[in-house]
This record gives sequence, C-alpha cells and structure tokens, in this order.
Amino acid sequence: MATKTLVAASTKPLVLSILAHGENYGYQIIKEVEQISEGVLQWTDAMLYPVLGRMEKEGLIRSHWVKTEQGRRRKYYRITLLGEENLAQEKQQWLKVNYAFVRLWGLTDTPYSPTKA
Amino acid sequence: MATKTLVAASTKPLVLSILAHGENYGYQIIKEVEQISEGVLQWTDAMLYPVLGRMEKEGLIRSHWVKTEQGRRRKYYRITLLGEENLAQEKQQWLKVNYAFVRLWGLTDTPYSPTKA
DNA sequence: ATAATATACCTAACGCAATTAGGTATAAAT
DNA sequence: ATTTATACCTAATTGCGTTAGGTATATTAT
Repeated sequence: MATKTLVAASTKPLVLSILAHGENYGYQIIKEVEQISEGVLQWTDAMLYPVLGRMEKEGLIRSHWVKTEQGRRRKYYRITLLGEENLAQEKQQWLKVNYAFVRLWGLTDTPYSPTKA
Repeated sequence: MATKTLVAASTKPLVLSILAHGENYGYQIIKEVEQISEGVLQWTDAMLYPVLGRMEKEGLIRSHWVKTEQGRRRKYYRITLLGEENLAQEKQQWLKVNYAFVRLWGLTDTPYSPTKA
C-alpha cells in the first residue's frame, strides 16, 4: 500500500489520465487503478467519489447518468478541455519531480552529488 | 511550482534521499531540492522544519548542533538505519506509481488500454 | 555607518484532502 | 435466503502544506 501523501498526489492525474483514454465511471476507475498500479493503489469509493465531485466542480470532468441493461445506474465521467490542459501541467510536474528522484537514486548519467559548503 | 499534494508526497523521500548522500542541514536541504528539481520544488523553511522534527521523532533521522567558524549555528541531520529502510520502501512505491503513469502516458512498450465492460 | 539581504532556526492558525465509518439500492452468486 | 458484488453518497477525524508571523547573526550594499 502506498502512503497517504503519494495517494493524494497521484489521484487527480490518474483520474484525468484514465479518462483521457475514454469515458468511465467511478467504480470501474477504482479497478483500473488497482490493476494498472499492480495493487499498490487500492482506492476506496469514499475517497474517489468526493474527488470526482470536486473535479467536476472545477470543470476538469463532466458527468452523465447511464442506465445499464442489467438495471444498474452508472455515473459516467469524461475529461473536458480544461481537464486535458490540467493533465498536461500535472504530467510535466510529475516528470520533473520524478527526474529529481531518478538523479538522486543514481538512475541516470547525470547523478546528484551534494553541494560543497 | 508543483501542486500541494505533489509537494507532500515527495518531501519525505527527498529528504531521506538527500541525507542518504551525507549529513546536511535544513537551510541547505531547501537549496539542494530547488536545484535538483530545477526550480519546480521551492520549499519554505516553515514547511521543512516541522517535517524534519517529525522525521526525527519517527526515528528516521538524527540531529546534532554545529557551530560554524562564521559564528552561525546549524542543526545537522543524518539518516538512520530505520530511515534507510523507510527510504527503500518509499522508493519502491514511487517507482510503481511512476510506472503506472508511464504506461498511462504511453511511454512504454506495454501501454495501458481501458478494460472492456 | 547604516540599511538591506542572506543565513539559520522556530511556532501558530488556517485550509484542503485522504481515511474511517457509516448509509442506500439493485443484481448475481452461494 | 443469505452473502457478495455492483454502484453511488455523506460526515467526522487526522495529517500536512501554506500563510504569517517571530528571533538572531553575518554579509553585502548604500
């Protein structure tokens, strides 16, 4: 299981990234995330639904209700233009922070060495 | 500038990673982070000092005061064995979440495609 | 000389978001 | 007939960054 803060940092960009591949609904998004993270991220619905609500309020995603043939109701979300812009920004930030770690962990050809005082 | 949540997620592992390269003190750690993140992460001292205090309380780092020749006092921190273990865990988690993004963003040879309902 | 900036540490109140712990409702499986 | 899976929602608690202060010394600029 990932730390609380890592969960918090990855939630929004993960949702946006998944919805960038096509519309989807909350319950399914949770499963996609568990699968794609290989079990590291196990979201609860109580965590995700408020997130989706906030993101819709921010205009990053839009929702519409769908009634399936089995009689279930699903709230499908799709990414908006604003959401795509937001994703691009979050992606850049993540990659830069990741690059910092990569250098700190010696996984690059330009590794980190402490500044001399 | 990075988002609040991304800052929160990266703070502890960054501190541990830097101290894994040798002991250091708060004010300098802030500068190391700014440099290594290429300006993306601009920590404030009011953010870092409580973090260092908590991490020491958790036993991840140890501190000792040093008086420099210039007459300044510095609180140097070094990583503990527990801190090294913690870093190894955080590192694994980060890499797994990062790999999820890498796949979602198509930066791999085993990319993500949504589950068919 | 004096003012401003850099160094170096600390604390307190506020806001935001995950966690925990509930709840409702229907369909499928045991 | 009961349990599990599907599918959504809300409220109280907790943790942590942010904002806004504070103290003290050394260096640089005016």
